[in-house]
Amino acid sequence: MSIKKPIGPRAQRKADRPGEILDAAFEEFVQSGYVATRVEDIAARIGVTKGTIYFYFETKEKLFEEMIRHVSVPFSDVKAYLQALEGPYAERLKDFIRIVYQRIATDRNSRELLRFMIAEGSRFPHIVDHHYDEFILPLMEALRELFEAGVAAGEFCGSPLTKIPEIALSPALLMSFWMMLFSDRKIFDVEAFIDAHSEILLNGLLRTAPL
Amino acid sequence: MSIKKPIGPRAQRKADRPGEILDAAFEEFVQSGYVATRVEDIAARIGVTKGTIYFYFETKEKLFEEMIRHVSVPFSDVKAYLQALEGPYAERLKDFIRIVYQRIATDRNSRELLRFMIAEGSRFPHIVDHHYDEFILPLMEALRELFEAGVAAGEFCGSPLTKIPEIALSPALLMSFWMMLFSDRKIFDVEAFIDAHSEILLNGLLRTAPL
Amino acid sequence: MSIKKPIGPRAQRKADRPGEILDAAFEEFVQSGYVATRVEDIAARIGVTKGTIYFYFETKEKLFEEMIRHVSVPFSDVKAYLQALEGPYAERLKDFIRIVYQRIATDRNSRELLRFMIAEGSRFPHIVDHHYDEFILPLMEALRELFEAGVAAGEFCGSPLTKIPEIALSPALLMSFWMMLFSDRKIFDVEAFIDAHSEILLNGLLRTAPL
Amino acid sequence: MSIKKPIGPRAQRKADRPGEILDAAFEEFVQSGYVATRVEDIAARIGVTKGTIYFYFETKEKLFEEMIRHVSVPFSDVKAYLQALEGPYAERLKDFIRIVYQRIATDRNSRELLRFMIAEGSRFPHIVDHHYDEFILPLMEALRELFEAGVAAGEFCGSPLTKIPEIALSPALLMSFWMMLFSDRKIFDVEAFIDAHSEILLNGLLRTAPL
DNA sequence: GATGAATGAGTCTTCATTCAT
DNA sequence: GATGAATGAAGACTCATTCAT
Repeated sequence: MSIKKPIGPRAQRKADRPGEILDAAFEEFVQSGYVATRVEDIAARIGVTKGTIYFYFETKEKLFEEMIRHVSVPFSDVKAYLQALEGPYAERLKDFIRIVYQRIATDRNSRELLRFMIAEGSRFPHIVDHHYDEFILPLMEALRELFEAGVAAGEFCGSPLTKIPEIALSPALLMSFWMMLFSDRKIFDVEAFIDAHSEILLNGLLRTAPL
Repeated sequence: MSIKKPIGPRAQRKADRPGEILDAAFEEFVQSGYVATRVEDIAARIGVTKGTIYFYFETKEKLFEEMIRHVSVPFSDVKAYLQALEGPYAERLKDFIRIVYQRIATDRNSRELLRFMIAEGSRFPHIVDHHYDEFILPLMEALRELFEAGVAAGEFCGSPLTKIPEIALSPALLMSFWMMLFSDRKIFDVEAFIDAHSEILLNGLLRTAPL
Repeated sequence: MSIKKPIGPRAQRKADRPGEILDAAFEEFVQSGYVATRVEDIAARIGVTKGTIYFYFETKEKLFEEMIRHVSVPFSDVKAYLQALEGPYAERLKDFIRIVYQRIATDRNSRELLRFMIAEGSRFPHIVDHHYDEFILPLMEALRELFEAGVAAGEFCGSPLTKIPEIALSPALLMSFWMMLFSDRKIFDVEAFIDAHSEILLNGLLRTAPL
Repeated sequence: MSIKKPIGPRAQRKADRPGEILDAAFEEFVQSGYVATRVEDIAARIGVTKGTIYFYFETKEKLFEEMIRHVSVPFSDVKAYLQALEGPYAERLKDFIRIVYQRIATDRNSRELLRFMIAEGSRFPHIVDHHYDEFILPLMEALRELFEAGVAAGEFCGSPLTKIPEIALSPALLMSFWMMLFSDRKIFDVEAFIDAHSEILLNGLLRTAPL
C-alpha cells in the first residue's frame, strides 16, 4: 500500500492539465476543423496561454492525434456487452441495435470522430485505418457472428445481411450523418427511428414473417 | 442572318475559363479541404497564375460556393426518371435503388459534395440547407410516394419504411461513406452490395415473403 | 488657311481623349491620392478600359505628372492682369487680393493642386519646385513690386510687408486649407473674409491710418 | 509596503514597445504617406519584424490612428499658458504669437500632423474633426478672447480681426506650409518672419498707429 | 510549470502593366 | 484605337512555434 500525499485542488488541476487540454482541443477542432483551429483558442478555452499547450504537446498535429485517441472510448466494453447477450436472437439483435445507437449514433463524441475521419482523413490516414481496425471491423464481426449464430439456431433465415452486416447498421450511420448536418434544425424522432430500424431488420430475418 | 464574331481560340479559352477553374477548384478542395487549399494551387492546376483566378472570382469563398453549384448536378432529371417508372412496384423499387447508386452513392462528385457538407458545413451553412431542400428532401418524397403507391396497389405491405424512407436508402449512404474513407483500400463488392440492398428491402415489403 | 476635314462628334471625342483622361485622373487622384487611385477607376470614369489609358500614357506616374500640368492654368494671364492695374495703389491692392482669391484660394483646381504638393510632394519633388518657380515666386514678386511702387508713390508706408509679401497673402492660403479640410462642414463667410483681409492689409499700409 | 516585481530589461522593453512602434510609425508615415508605408518598414526601423507590430496593433489603420493620438500633444498646457498672460495687450499678443510659432508652426510634429490631415483627411475624417475640436477651435477662441479683452481695455481698436481671428494667425500657417513643401530648400528667415508678423498685427490693432 | 513577446513562413488579395486580338 | 485576359510583384495579416523570464 503506497502512501500518497493528499492531492489538493491545485495539484489536482495540474494533474488534469493534459486531459483538460485534450477536451478543449476536441471542442475547438469540432468547431473549426483542424486547419482553422488556432492553438491559442484551445488555450484560451481553459484559461491558459499558448505556451502551456506546447509544454504538454509537441505540435498541433500531435495534439490533434492525441485528442482523437482521448475521445475514442475503448471498444472492449461494447464487445464484452455484446458477447454477454443471451436469450432469443431477435432480442439479442434488438439489444445490439440499441447499444449501437447509444454508443455510436447518438453519442456526440462518436459522431464528431466520424466527422474528423471524413474531414481530416486525408491529412491523418492512419487515424482512419486505426478506427477501421479498432471499431468498425470488430463491430461488424460481432454482428456477423450474431447473425450466424441466429441462423445456426434456426431463428434467422439466411438473409444477405449475414454476409454484409454493414447494411444492417447503415440506418445508424444515417442518423449520425443527419445529426452532423442538421443537428437541431431538422427534427428527427430518434425513438421511432430506432424502433423502425429494429422492426425492419427482424422483418427480413425472422423465419416467420410477421406478416 | 445573325452576325457572330468568329470565336477565335482566345475567345474560346475565355469562355471555358470559369468552368476550367471550377473543375480545378473541385479537385483541389477535395484534396485538401477549404482552408488548406491555396488559390495558387488551383491556378497552377490549369497552368495559370493566382491573378487569373481573381479575374473570374472575387474571393476564395465565392469560388468555393460557385464550385459547389457547378458540381451539383440538377436533380430534375432524376425526378423525371423516377416518375416515368412503370410496371410492378418491386421492379420500380429496384430501378429506384439502382439510380440512387448510380447517381449518388457511386458518383464521385456526389460523394465529395457530401464530404464538403460534413467537413465545411459549419463554414457554409446555407450550402447544407440548399442541398437538403434541393436533393435530400425531393429524393425522400419520391421514395415515400413510391412506397405509398405500392401499398395502395396492394403490392407492398405497410412497413415502417413507408413513414421513414430515409432508412430504406441508408445503405447507399453507407457505401458513400465507405468509399470516402477507404476508397480503394478496403475492397467492396459494389454489385453484391446493391443486390443485397434491394433484396433486403423487398423482403420486408412484399406481401408474399420470398421465404 | 488650312482645309480641315470636318470633325464629327466621333472624331471630336477621339481628339479629346487625352484631355478627357487627364480630367478623369484629376478627379480620381483628388478622391483617393496617388497611391490609392487605380488606373482602372480612371478609365471607368470615362467609360473606357485600362488598356486605353496605357495607349495614351506610359505609366501611372507619367499620367499623374501630366495631369498636374493639365490642371495648372498658366500664370501668364494673371501676371498680365496685375501689370495692367491702374489708379490708386489701395485700389490696385484690393484688385490684387480679389484676383488671388478668385484664381487661387477659391478655385477648386488650385486648391487640389496645393493638396497634391503637400501630399505627394515627396514622391514628385520636381512638381513642387516647378510650382514654386512658376506660380509662387512670380506671384510674390508681383506683389512685392506693387508694394514698392506704392511706397515710391508715397501712398504706402514702409511696412515689413514690403519685404515679406508672403505674409500679406497668407489669409488666402488659410482659406484654401480650410476648404481642403472642412469643405462644406464648417461654414465660412468667404466675402466677409476677403473684405476683412483687404481692410487689415490697408490698415497697416496706408500712410493715413483709417483710425 | 508594496510588492513590485522588479522590472527586468524584458519587462522594460515590453512597456516601451508601443511607444517605440508609434514613433517609428510616425517617421515612416511622414516619409511615405499612409498607403505607401509598409508595416514591415515600420518594424524594421526599430529592429523587429512585422509580427511584432501586429502583436501590439490590430491593423495598419488602427496603428495610424493611435500614432496620430500619440503625437498630438495635449492643447491644455498651451491654453493654460495663454490664460496666464499678463501686462499690456500688445505684449500679450506678442507672447501669443510666439507660442503659436513655437508649438505649432515650427514644431515638426504639428507640421506633419497638419500634413496628415490634408493628405489623409478623406481616409480618416474623424481625425480631422477631432483636431478641429481639440486644437483649432480652442486656439481661435483664445485669440478672440484676447482681442476682445484688448478692445475692452481700450488698447486695441475694433479691427475685423476680432471677428475673424483666423486671419491673424494665417502667417503661422503659411510658415508651416512653407516648411512642409520646401523644408530646407528655400531659405526662410524665421525670426524676421515672426517679428514682421507681430508688427503687422499690432499696426492694425493699436489705437495709436506707430506711424 | 506558465507566460507572452517575438519570429517568419505562408496565404489571400490587389493592381500596374503587358499584349494578343 | 480599344479591349480585357493574364501576369506577378507586392503588401496586409495570420498563426504555429520558440524561448527568455
